[in-house]
Amino acid sequence: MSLTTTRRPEAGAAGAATGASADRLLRIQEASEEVGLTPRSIRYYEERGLLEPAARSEGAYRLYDADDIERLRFIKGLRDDAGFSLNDIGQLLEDETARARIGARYRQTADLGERRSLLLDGIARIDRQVETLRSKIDRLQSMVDAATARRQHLEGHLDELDGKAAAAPDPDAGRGSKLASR
Amino acid sequence: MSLTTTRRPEAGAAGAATGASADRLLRIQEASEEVGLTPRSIRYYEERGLLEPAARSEGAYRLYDADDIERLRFIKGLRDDAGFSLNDIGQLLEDETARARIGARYRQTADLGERRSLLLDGIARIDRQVETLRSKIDRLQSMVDAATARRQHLEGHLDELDGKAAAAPDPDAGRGSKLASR
DNA sequence: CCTAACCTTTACGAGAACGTGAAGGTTGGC
DNA sequence: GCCAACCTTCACGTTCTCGTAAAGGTTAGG
Repeated sequence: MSLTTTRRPEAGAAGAATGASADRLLRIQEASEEVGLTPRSIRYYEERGLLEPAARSEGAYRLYDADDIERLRFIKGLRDDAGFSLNDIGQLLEDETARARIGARYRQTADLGERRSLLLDGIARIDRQVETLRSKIDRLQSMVDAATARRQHLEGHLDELDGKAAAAPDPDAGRGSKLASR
Repeated sequence: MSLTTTRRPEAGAAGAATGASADRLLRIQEASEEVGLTPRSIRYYEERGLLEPAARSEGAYRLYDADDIERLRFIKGLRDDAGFSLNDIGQLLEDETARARIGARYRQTADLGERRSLLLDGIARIDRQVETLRSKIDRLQSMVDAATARRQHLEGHLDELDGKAAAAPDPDAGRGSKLASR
């Protein structure tokens, strides 16, 4: 959906940037529609150093490639789903950026020793990201646990009541108590 | 911790300015230190309609009771740990408020039928809260999963390398791979 | 009764995260 | 070559979430 302007991107495009025949480069408006952000937000993220477009057109238009789009989705996810501040996101992205650089470097070297340390570095960065995310999850989980405890408390009273009030066939029975914990 | 404030049925004490010897009422500064918020934030939350002090002194000082403290902790948790906006929190608190009202009503009625429906209502509200929290957890978890997948990918390459490079005693061995999933 | 510590309301300030023009250049179909 | 649509860089406006005085009341201890 949202195939708005089926703008046929340049074919031969003698642009300075890569041959770029693989993934189309998107202008800011298209990119914004792709990921669900406003152009202004994307520019703002750039201002904040969260990302830079893969290229610029001759007229200085920002051009985004697939990696950029992924990165924007990552940012949006962190912002919307996790509620991280752009500063937090910046931290997580530093690792993400480094990871990308490492990936590129990795594919360029044949030195096994270097490859090995690059891998270790990459893993360490991912671990840091995971740790950040997990600490947030843990805190959320503890809130769920607290709520669940209150729920159990209430259920206790309920059982008590049902016990006293004889065994009436509960019309509301089967109330999904999809508790889970971790 | 976090005993659900086993609220005492409030003996007699019908007057406005009670003798207040049961649970001490805290002034804003004391309350703020208790929960780790600034007085300003607490007043702001009041402005936003997130809570109201249980009472006011003759000189109009805000006086907070145990329930208020619990509510403030709840707000702080939502804000800091979950990253919810005060608007989101307001939504969650509507359920929390109703829960408190229900609790009070519960202790006042002897009608088993009413008690029962009050309990069911309370449980339903808690379930909504849990659902909200859990959906956030799930989204965060999926991000962790994605990161973990990348990590495994890198570890695969690493094993590959270590396989090729013979078995050199890894000085960095024992790199905790505390993965967990859910 | 006096005073220090605390409180009240009111109001202006600030940073984060954008929204919204203004003024002008670029792209691309016709 | 022309025009609409899109883009650029300022630059100021806005909302949210408080911080920080300012100008006074209130409380509790001595």
